[in-house]
Amino acid sequence: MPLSLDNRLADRTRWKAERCSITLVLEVLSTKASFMVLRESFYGTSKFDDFVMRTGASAPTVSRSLRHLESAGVLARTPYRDEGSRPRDEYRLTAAGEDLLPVVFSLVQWGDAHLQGGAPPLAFVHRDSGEPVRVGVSAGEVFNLTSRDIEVRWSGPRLP
Amino acid sequence: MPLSLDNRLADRTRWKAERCSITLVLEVLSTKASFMVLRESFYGTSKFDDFVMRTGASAPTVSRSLRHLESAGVLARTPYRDEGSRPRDEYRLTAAGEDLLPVVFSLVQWGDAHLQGGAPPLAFVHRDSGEPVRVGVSAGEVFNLTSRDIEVRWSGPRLP
DNA sequence: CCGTATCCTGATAGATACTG
DNA sequence: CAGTATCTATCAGGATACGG
Repeated sequence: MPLSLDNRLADRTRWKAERCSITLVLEVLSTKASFMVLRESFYGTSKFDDFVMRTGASAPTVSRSLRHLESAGVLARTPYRDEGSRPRDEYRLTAAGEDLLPVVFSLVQWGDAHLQGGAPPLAFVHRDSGEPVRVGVSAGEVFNLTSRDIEVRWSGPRLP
Repeated sequence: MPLSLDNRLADRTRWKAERCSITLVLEVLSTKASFMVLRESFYGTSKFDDFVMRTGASAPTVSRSLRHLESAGVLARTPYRDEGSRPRDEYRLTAAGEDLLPVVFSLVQWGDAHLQGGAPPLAFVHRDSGEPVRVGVSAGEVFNLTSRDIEVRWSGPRLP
């Protein structure tokens, strides 16, 4: 069932190609690698090699994605230093990046529902109540959870 | 702020590359054209040439995307016939496709908030109450809307 | 270990031309 | 008008090699 869209809009050809937010967002996020890196950022990954290992992408691809997301203001690169090691960079979500949680979560949710055979490997629950957490559409002020309120649990049969 | 992820998971390298839903979903949706076509489906577009005009993509690209989304179970192709014309095909969201509303909407919402200069061109409101509609994350049984409950309004200064 | 430059291959989009 | 096949250009991704 489609959204109820003003007929005048539907008739105006190509307006969306230039103005629609999706077009703009896809300039930032359309590559698979960028989505993977973003997903890992939400899972807490912040170091270069961890991104490489956990996304399964090559190092150059990760490097490009990190720079691209950084220049888009989704990730921020900050120097850090472990005891006794030389300084490194770490990559953390910015506030704007945090706001992408519904995007990542809704992708996961849809895949869990329609692509995974059987139980999804990860479960997202509210940290305080333990209730399952969902992403969805609603009117009014009902959405107050951020990624820090959410805990991810392994719900599969075993770790691979 | 990252999600709270079980350490055992974070240590298991590459498990997500094969199992994570995002990887699977991106096989279906990762191309820009697929996102565009999907977006138009939610806006009510169902005819081939309308997809071409409104996405701004070329006909072969639209053709490929339609077939790809169809084979993924997101769109269904059904024959129809206008009065006095030969039969055609139309492309409609399946139930699984409908479930992608949070994905599309959250992308639009993020772009509106972070990429559009000033007011976003489209406003999504609850059809009954007129309240603005948002996509977000919450726990428990929150009132969830489907695309048929939502009305899209042009809120820009003028139609292009 | 951290990260990038280079080069090469494969995926993706557009132009063109064609069929019903 | 409603699509699709073919061909080509472009872009994302991996292999390799290299510097910090």
